[in-house]
Amino acid sequence: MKKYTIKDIAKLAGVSKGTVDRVIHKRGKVSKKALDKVTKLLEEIDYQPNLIARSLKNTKNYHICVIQPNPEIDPYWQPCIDGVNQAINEYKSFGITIDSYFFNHADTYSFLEVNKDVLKQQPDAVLITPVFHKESVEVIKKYNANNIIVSTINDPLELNGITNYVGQDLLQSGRIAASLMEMIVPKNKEIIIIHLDEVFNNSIHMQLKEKGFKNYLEQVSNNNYTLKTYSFQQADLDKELPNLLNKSNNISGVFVTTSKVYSVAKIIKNFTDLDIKIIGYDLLDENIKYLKSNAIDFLIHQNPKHQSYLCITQLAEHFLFDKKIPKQKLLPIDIVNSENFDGYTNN
Amino acid sequence: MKKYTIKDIAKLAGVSKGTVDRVIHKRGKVSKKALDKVTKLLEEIDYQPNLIARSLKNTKNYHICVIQPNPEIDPYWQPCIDGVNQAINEYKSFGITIDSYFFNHADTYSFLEVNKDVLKQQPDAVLITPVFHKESVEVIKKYNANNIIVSTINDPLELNGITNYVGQDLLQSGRIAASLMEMIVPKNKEIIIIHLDEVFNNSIHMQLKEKGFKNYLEQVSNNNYTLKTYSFQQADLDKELPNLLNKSNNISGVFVTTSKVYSVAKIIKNFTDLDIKIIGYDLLDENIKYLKSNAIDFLIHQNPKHQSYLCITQLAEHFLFDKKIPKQKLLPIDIVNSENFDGYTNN
DNA sequence: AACAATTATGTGTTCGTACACATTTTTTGT
DNA sequence: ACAAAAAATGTGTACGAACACATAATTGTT
Repeated sequence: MKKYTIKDIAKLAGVSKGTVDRVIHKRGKVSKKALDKVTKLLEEIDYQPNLIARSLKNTKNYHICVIQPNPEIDPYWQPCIDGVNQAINEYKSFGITIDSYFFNHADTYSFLEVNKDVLKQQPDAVLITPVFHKESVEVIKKYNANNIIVSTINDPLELNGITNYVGQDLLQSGRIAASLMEMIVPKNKEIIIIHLDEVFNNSIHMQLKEKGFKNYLEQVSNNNYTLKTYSFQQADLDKELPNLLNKSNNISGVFVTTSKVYSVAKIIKNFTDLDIKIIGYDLLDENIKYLKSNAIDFLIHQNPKHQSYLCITQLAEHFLFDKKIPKQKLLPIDIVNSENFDGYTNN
Repeated sequence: MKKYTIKDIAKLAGVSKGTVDRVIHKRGKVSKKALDKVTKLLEEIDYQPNLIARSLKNTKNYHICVIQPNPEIDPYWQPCIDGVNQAINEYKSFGITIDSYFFNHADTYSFLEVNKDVLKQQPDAVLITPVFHKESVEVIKKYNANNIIVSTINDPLELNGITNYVGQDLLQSGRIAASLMEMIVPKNKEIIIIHLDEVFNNSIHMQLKEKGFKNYLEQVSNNNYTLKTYSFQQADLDKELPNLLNKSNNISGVFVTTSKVYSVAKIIKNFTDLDIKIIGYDLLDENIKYLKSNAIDFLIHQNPKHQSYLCITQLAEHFLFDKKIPKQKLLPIDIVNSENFDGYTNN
């Protein structure tokens, strides 16, 4: 399969490469005759421009800023950095520079401050994790006004000003947790949902997970379980959870909607006479530890590393090769147990 | 962050770009003085060659041949084509052409014939699915003798002449099946392993899966189950399996080591008085159907699409940007149930 | 010291595309 | 019919790296 170049087409059409160029880029100033001839030829041979040559010509330097919670405060976000770093390595030779900015995921003010800094930089794109719903809407408007591309990961946010979202279907994620719970918890038992350590109202992901979880149990499992929901700050968990367990001896399943599930497992494993199944989120080292010892039964993997990596990839290929960015990319929701976690942590 | 070019470095070092070029490529014929100066400079500014420019210069056309079982005979292999097609689309503008060749996965002769054809083509690389152990070893030697890169997917094969393997850890895959089985099948029941439709001795993947399955139940589950193994051709299944079920009324779990699990589910669902859990492989439409209706409990996803796509990606980036190809890439082993299959089929 | 042989260094072209600029052809107005 | 304006077409150069080739500097030989 021969590769045709602009020069080849020019010769075949009996015109100059300048004319072919004008046709390809619709710059006008071409006679109808020449336009028809070249257009037809382009179609016939299915001309594919050499993207490498094109990219070389456009030797701009693109700048992407990543804004995410500080992984030193919440280790869930560490893989995000790993994904970003992988992308940096991959694209540094292509004229794409990426800077990371961190905020405190429990402090909306720090989020706003960091975004202010980034805005000053006037990058070509920002990749943000909109964990705070209200504040995110606010800053995204500013980026839009400055013609800065806004990519989001991890937390879905319905907003026109967002170019793309890479993450999961969080409602479905809750359903999956419920389907697993149903398999391992006997009927007529009590299952509790625990939201840990985040402000429920401003955090859409916990709401969606809870909704999905209940949704499944209602529709598929015909309400065979007693369901209760609790929101705790981690500091209070040590008192509150034992209280709950002592009060009701019917609790057989716990669904934790965040990566802090290890702190729940830690408490429950001391109640050795109870058989309580635990399902939670994310492959933190601490969680894996309890997964291995079967104190946690399933973890749902949100794949933050792949989220950030993929999102940057989409931006980079857009800048370099003019690929269009899909509005939404939903990653598979991985079910992880003590036997298959390895494949998800080792890359 | 400024991007330095060879020209920049030449100017900074007070030499010509030719000299810088010779230093970078160690072509010799450079005075010690110039060498030291340029080397130091290269280190200082951490020179990264512009891979796009480099790639443009080497405007070779690379040719990859993909050899896989005909998906019209076994639909498991269809996603493989999808992955290849995705890669074709992605790389056709970069001067990489990919051709697909099919053989009958039940006919070693057709495999050898196809490989003979491909060898004549003298491609730069072949991507093969070594489903036949013995014959694969044979053809790989020939490719090696012709300096053709050999990539493998799906079936592991210990051999020096192989450049890389993209696939799964099949022993672990069996263990995962066992761990799930243990969760949903009560103790002291009988579990049977069924190998379907392939010649066991020449097919390493079924052996590994069985070994892993048994391995887990022995080590972790202390042989709480009665285990039996059967090898059937699909044609005989309709007689043999009902026989088995009628004889023993203790069978509560079936592990099918291939994608043909739907044909087992089809038979078992007629035995409405039995509660038999089924675990098998791969997201064939037919399998998904039974998964949705909970006739199949879990499927293990081998992700053939991603296998082929990723493998070609590795080859392409090697040819285009001189990236080194990792000897082995083990994909995560996805656990799929009726709630999360969607994320794996929709991309 | 003169010249060849060797070694070091510099120059120019190519890859395919994009775009600025130069040149030619056609159209318009008088 | 002819100049001027407008439209169409052609030409040349840059992007950054790679490499062939030309030229310059050094070394060795008599």
